[in-house]
Amino acid sequence: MPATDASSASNMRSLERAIDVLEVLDSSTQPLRLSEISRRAGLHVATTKRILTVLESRGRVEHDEAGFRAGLALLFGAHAYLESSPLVAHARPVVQELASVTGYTASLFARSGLARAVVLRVEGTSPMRYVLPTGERLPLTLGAGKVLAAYLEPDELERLVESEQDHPSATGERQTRAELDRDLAAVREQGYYFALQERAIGVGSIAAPILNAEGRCVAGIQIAGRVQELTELREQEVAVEVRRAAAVIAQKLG
Amino acid sequence: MPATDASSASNMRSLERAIDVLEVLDSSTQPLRLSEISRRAGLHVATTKRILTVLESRGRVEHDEAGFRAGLALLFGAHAYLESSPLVAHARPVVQELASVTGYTASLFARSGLARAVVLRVEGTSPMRYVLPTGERLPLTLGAGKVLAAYLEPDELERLVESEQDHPSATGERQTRAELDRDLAAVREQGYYFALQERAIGVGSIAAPILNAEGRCVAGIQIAGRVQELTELREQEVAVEVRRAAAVIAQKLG
DNA sequence: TGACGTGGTTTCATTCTGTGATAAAAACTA
DNA sequence: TAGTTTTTATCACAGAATGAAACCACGTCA
Repeated sequence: MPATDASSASNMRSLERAIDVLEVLDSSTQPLRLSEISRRAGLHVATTKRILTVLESRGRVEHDEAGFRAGLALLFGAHAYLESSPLVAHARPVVQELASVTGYTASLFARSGLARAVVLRVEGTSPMRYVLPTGERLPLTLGAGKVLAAYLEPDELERLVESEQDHPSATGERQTRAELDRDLAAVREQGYYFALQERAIGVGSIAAPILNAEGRCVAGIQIAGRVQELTELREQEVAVEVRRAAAVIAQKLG
Repeated sequence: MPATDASSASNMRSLERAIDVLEVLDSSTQPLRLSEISRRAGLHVATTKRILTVLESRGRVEHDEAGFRAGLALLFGAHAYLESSPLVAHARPVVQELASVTGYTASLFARSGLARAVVLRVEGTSPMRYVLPTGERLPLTLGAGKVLAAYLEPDELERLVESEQDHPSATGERQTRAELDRDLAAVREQGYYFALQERAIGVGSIAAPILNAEGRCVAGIQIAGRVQELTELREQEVAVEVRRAAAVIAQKLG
């Protein structure tokens, strides 16, 4: 993860920078040293330290010999989001239904910046022990992420491909820009995307975008299963269900 | 929730204030209007708005006609915490074990400021549909929270009782300071606490503190079940298991 | 042993950010 | 319509946030 763009001419520099620091910690599962954080965030060490000290005193960062990590207090925010988001409230029964109808693990996900996060997940009948847990930062350029990428503004898409130039798929293949564009176009035409082993090995998924009244993509819904259980044979059949679920949520959102 | 203490003479005022705003949103499941947030956080409206604008542009706050809510990007932090915390890593198998041995729902929780959050939870054999979900902000003065309160510094305890003066228990009873002190002393003497319907109606719990090498309380572990399934008869028996689990985690933490 | 590199902490003068009073513009009420 | 509340916009000033520099604590290597 390269340094976040320090260009932002915000009117609250220190807060922007604190969020830069948080984003660095958010996307690391290992403790990071002060110097490493300042490097990744593109900030002066002194600045980084001041920010970390405040965040730590508020429980949003933890700290030991090994370095700095995300803090316990961050759980509160996630809980509040899941409890208060209308998207989540409307989608929950639909995701549930999709899982039980198809038997696959069903998930709702949404975009945040140039990444996405799984927001809701319901296990299917054959539980997958490959975990795709709530809150993980996932790319937009692989697998189900593409249904979100397909509705980015052109300039956002450009920023995305620049920043993600080196995200090989799970099988090690590297997709060209042309391939990506083709997939995104397919999403817009067919209203769904069928991915095999793009983001995780042995796993396939069928995903559909959720569009609001203005045609903006506000989230995506997907089912996922082991590749051997998710053959092309059922593609059509399952895709219909996924798209139907997406439509129901979209309609509920008004 | 009263206005957070604005006294803090930090060296990063704007960041402190941004966190004040986040805490207001963290502890509300409903959307809040700008003016309401500024009131609760004890900040000027203009200041509050500037902060919210930045947070929203970074996905940490969402916004519609109904007001401001926690944002999707907050999920990333929670995920990072759960993945990177050594406490969580060490405790996970122990919590699992405790749930399967006792048959009750087992949880790990930790303190953040003057509240606590559930960090980990494993359902028992008779799944409880009263949810005590990860990340909810729970009081220290009721139920299992007391095992954390029992090890607060004296001045912290004072601040706690001041701020929580009006937290009646689930059954509507209001505990006196003397009762609280008695319970906290009991925790320190017996090494566990048996709570019946303090925080939630129909529910009881047995909790134990997890103390590190220096005798500081770093977390708590508990089992919870319906009152009719958690009689005094089994208290001793189950308490032994809970304490054992706490000891194992403490030892792993070194 | 001493020179060097790396990572962390502290200090302090300068500057530009963050602040909040004020006011205007919306959004509601009645 | 006028009255009330909430939100947005403006701007001059204070002081908060900044980053250079110096300092400390480690290692490692010659």
